[in-house]
Amino acid sequence: MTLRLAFLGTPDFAVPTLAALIGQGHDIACVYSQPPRPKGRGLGTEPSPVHALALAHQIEVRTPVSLKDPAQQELFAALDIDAAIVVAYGLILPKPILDAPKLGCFNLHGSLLPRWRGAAPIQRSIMAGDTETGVMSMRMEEGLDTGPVLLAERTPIARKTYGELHDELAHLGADLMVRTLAALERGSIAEQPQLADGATYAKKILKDEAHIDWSKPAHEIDCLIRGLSPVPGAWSEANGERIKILNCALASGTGAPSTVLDDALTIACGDGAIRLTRLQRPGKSAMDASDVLRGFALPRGTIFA
RNA sequence: CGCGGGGUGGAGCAGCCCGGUAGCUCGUCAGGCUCAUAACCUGAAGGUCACAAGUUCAAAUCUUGUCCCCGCAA
Repeated sequence: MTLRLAFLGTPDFAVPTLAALIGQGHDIACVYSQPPRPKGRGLGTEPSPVHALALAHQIEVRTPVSLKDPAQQELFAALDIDAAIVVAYGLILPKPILDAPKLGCFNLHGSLLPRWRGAAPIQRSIMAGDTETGVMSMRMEEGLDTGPVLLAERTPIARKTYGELHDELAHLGADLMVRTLAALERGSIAEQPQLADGATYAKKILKDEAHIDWSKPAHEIDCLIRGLSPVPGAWSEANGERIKILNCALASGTGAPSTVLDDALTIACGDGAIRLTRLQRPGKSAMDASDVLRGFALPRGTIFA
């Protein structure tokens, strides 16, 4: 038994789910993705990761700038689909779109709702120091990530970075969505309204949030670094260079905040200290601290800014 | 044609401006020392200096082109 579906998604996070749905033999009538945008150094535009995967499977791809246009909504309704699967698509779905599929529209979200509704749930959960997160499938409503939850899968955050957690959740989510659709087909699934309490919103990451403030406690800086690694990357300046800090470890030691305390890149914070373990200089690729130190002096006493 | 940095033994770098014996910190291998060790000592292997063309008596170094990696900006 297969369903006739539309898949709406854009970045890498959505790719495993689309791949899994294709692998399940569902009939993907059409893929919606954000239009290709100028990207990278030179100039050129590139199709989104989801767009590229769809092309590779000869699935029709549509990249409207908005779905508010009635003409677009008619095109969508004309697909005559059972359900629409939405994973990190990036556009608001107006009510006519939500109402078009027979079973409805279903979203995969990378947090334990109602915590971290919105744009950057994975980064925010790490930056906030949460101990656990997960993925949830939910029925979409007009509100932002407010719909009733179908299935959930949890995972500890521990010391994972954004990149690691992103990949893990993308795969957990793909599996979760496969199971969600299977249950929907059988009609054997309960929808749980989200709890009224505990809702928070995951705002987009702002540029200056990535600049490390060494007067903050080591724990907070640690969460910031991991939550922003590998992109956009928390950063600080030393020796006149802007250095991205991609991973670290909590360390002991005291001193003036932002000062290097030893020969292994332990840096004093407002409270406690962290040791930088992976970093990237401008124009260089990311490397472990020991490799950086072999060719770039950051001795005891160096001040980060 | 948005701006910029880079490609040098396995890793990270210096050398390039001012062409002339391939250098540094590590790693690897062998031996030594030590109660012992990621320590220390001695020795060794390992490089068409991204690729191509040009200039030159001579190119890692100067000129031009190509490929690849990355930072910023969007």
